Amino acid sequence: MKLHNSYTNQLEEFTPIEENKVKMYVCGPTVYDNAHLGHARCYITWDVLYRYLKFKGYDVTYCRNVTDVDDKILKKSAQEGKTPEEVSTYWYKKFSDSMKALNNLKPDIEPFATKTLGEMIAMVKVLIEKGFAYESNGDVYFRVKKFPKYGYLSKQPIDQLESGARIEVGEHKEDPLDFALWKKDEKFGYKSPWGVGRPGWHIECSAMSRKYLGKTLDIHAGGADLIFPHHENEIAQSECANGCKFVNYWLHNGFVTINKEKMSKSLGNFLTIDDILKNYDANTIRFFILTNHYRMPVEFSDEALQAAANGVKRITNAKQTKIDENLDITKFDEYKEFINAMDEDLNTSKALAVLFDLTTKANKDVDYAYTLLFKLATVLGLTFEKAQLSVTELSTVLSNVSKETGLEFKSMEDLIKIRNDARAEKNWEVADKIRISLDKAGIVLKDSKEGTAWELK
RNA sequence: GGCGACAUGGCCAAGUGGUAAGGCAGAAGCCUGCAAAGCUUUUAUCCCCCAGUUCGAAUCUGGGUGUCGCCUCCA
Repeated sequence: MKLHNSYTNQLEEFTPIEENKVKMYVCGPTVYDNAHLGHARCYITWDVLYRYLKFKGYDVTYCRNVTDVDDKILKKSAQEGKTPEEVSTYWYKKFSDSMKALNNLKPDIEPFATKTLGEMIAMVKVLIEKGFAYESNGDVYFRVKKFPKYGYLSKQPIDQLESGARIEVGEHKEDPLDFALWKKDEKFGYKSPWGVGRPGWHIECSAMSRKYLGKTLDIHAGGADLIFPHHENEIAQSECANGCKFVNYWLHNGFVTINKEKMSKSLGNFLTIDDILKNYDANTIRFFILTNHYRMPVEFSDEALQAAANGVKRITNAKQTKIDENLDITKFDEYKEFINAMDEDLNTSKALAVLFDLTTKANKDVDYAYTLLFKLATVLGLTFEKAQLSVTELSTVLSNVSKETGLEFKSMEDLIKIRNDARAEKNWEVADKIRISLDKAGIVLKDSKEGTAWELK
């Protein structure tokens, strides 16, 4: 398969270091607030990559960190009068719930920064020993000028970066370009050879990825906004500390925009995942994200989400047959088209077109179509489970319908029988009264030769 | 200012040299007591503009115009 490597800015054939094994690392969240649609896009995209690599038979180890030591967490804890741990624990739980609600698979490893401090300190020590870093007043900084390849990932000439760099008040850097590996913090810090302090954000990922995946990763992915400085700094730290290549394939996803602007915390123009899930289901959000190529911007709008909801409904409404587990799906042309599409740097838009093709075939009773559709849709994390009403919701609906129609019945089955008896007698008035009343409650009846089925709209 | 992208029908979107996938929305027909779902048909002489290369370009080259992103925490 081919993947677009941000490092070389080229489409490259993917070859893992160890045959059949893939080590992938994705920059995870800083847990201090709700995740929004932008995060959803990022983690859905890499979830699909994870699913697809596994589908292709790779033994994948997916590591996604949790940043639980950070200025923003401290700020929040001060605001709310809670400990940093209470803040990060709470928001990590919220994040996990959101990921689950979006039908993202759990990564194999989710390391916490605070549990990897020893490795971070060890890495900083090595960087100092090798002359790539220096201690200064309780802080430790990385000497950017000692790493000639600095700026390669972000395609930034070093002199340009230099003109934008600044030294904050209280920092004692040799060079404005140098970045912090360790920051003095006597209040919330941890013990280190340089005094009490906290790790810099960048060293966290370098240390966690090395601990769990090794010195060289097959894939490192994240949002395009992390290219500079985060990923640039990770490369510098890891390659200087480890003395070898850090990442073979750098993958970056594009942004979600709203009113043509990047959706982000700082601009305040974001919709949380929870908000969107109130109006649209996980399938819809995934479909919406997956209609665009992962590197392109995707513009949020209710109109677009509604179009996605309608589109995904067509797929999930496909005529279902029993899944044939013994079917060799690889022999079908549609399977090959799907693989070809996904092999082209995850062309999910084309892959979805294959799903629509299979949907039409399933509706036309092509025998293999639904099994193939089901399996391929699962690779994209789409599900065919119909929404269900709880027992109490159902009884509320039934009693409302009873009041509205003046009919007596014990269950939905009873009600349907009353309507079908009415239909048999050509009593359209009663039959329509029932159907219209149920429709108001969001329930649609489907009459067919096999009988009458009901489901949520 | 530096760097990187993108511009295809009403909307979303695929398409890297051979004559415009797919979805949504719209229209017509079939099916249905009426619906819902489904099925069939239908919607770009044309791909931001100009020039060039070529037998041939949405696709390559050059020049414009417009939009966005990164260069500071950010997925």
